[in-house]
Amino acid sequence: MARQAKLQTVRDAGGNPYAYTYDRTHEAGALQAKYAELPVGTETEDEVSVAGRIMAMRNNGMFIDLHDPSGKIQVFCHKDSMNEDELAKLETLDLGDIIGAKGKIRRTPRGELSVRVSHIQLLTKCLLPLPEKYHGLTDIEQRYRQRYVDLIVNEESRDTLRKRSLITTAMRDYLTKQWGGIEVETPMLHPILGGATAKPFVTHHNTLDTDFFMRVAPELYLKRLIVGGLADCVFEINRCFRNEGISPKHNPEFTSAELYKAFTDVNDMMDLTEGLVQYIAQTVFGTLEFKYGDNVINLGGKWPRKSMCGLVMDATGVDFMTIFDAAEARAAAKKLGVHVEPTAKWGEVVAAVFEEKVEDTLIQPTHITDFPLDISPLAKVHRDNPRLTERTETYVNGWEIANMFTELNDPADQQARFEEQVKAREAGNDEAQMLDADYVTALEYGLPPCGGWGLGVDRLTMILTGSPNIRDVICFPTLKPIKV
RNA sequence: GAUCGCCUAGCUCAGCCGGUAGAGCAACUGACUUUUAAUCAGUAGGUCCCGGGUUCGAUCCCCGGGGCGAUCACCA
Repeated sequence: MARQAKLQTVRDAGGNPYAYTYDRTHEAGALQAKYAELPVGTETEDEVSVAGRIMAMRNNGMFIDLHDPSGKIQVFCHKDSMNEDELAKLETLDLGDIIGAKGKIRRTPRGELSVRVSHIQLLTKCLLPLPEKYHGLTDIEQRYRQRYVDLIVNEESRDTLRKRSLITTAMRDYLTKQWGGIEVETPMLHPILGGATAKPFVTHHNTLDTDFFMRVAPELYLKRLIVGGLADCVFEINRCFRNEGISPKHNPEFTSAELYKAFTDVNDMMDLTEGLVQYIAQTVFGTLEFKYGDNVINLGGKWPRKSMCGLVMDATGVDFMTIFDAAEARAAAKKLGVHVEPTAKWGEVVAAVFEEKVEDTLIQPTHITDFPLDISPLAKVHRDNPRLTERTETYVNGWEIANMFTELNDPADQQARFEEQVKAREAGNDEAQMLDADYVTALEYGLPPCGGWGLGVDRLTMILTGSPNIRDVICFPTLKPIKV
């Protein structure tokens, strides 16, 4: 009998193949824990009811593996415990059906905790066959396109996405309790592109007849909240959108955490990065050591803080701090085999050399401090050097996972930096930011000394869960629709 | 966007030199009420990603298209 026919059989017998509810007493995981000590071969008089999806059936339906999100329990359908009507229901069940089962707890002679069923009920018919039980669903495309099927059959997928949820929960706890932050939500639709150097998505509001950019970063709005004194510390964990290439490390929509706290600076933000990541690692995973590919990453202790130019010098022997002329810097880069645009500024050259020669080597957590002014339009000038800013990026596993700075709060300086961005934009750089005059106005009202911080939630999750592709840590990653 | 690779039954995969498609699991029929990827016997199941071309004949060779993956570019 096919699934549709069985569904009809259930209806004909007066049942509902799509039940309204079910009175479940226990989740599978709770039973496994409660009866962990129940000896092999023991029968009990403890009545329970469970509900979940049929993932395997053996011996003509006598043994059913019932899975729910908490775990698995065997359902034992023996004729001595079931009347004829109940036994007949077994005929209508298929792999994948969601059922409820009621009966007494026992542990079989083979050691499997089971419910000796007296009453069984189809709760939701599954009309499509499940992927093969042994190999599961391995086709990577189908796993992402039909995540629901992937989740039904692949424990690792469920585990990774659950871990992600635990990670963001721990993150909220830490930012709220340890840093006194309040979580806020700022616009996704931005009239002006700002907060990061990136290509945007453009969308349109009909009744306003206005184009908006999907935000590339929430930064400028969050700092406006600090200006307003909504709180001394605000944070947001939410989506950003960048219209750029897709890769194992890039999804067009990704989740960033950003935090701003008055009366702190970049040094405090480095403490935040370490404290947060270590807190998450400990509370969610109970360890500070993580395997990723061939690397073992140790998140413990104080992470080294090294200046970008210093690391570039270590790697190449070239001290860019002694080079003041952009042309000279470009020549030095060329000598090192690093390609830079003929118009590249000193800071852009340094960053290019850093990315080429240093980035991949930063497997263990490292704070890269003292970013060049040229590539940091929203960061405050370094208190000791006008060519640098108080900006740090944190690298783990060769990836940038966090970016932080002492926020630029001098409106005149910010105005000038925006104008530089506008010039770059007019010169054809479609990633350059726009002049946000209202943001400058906000700074004119006064942004207190302020540290700001952002972290890539997806990448952190990849590292902590050992996921090789960013899509593994996103429930529904961006895919190209299939054209017919 | 570029290069390389992949796409065969619901799922996991074979398929030789171009001769007209196979297995395991799932399904269906039957046996079996203490199984653990249950077992045993049998049955059925295909737009070989799509569209052209070459050929007597194309899953296979060629061209175009689609989707996915890896690497690169861009970037977080």
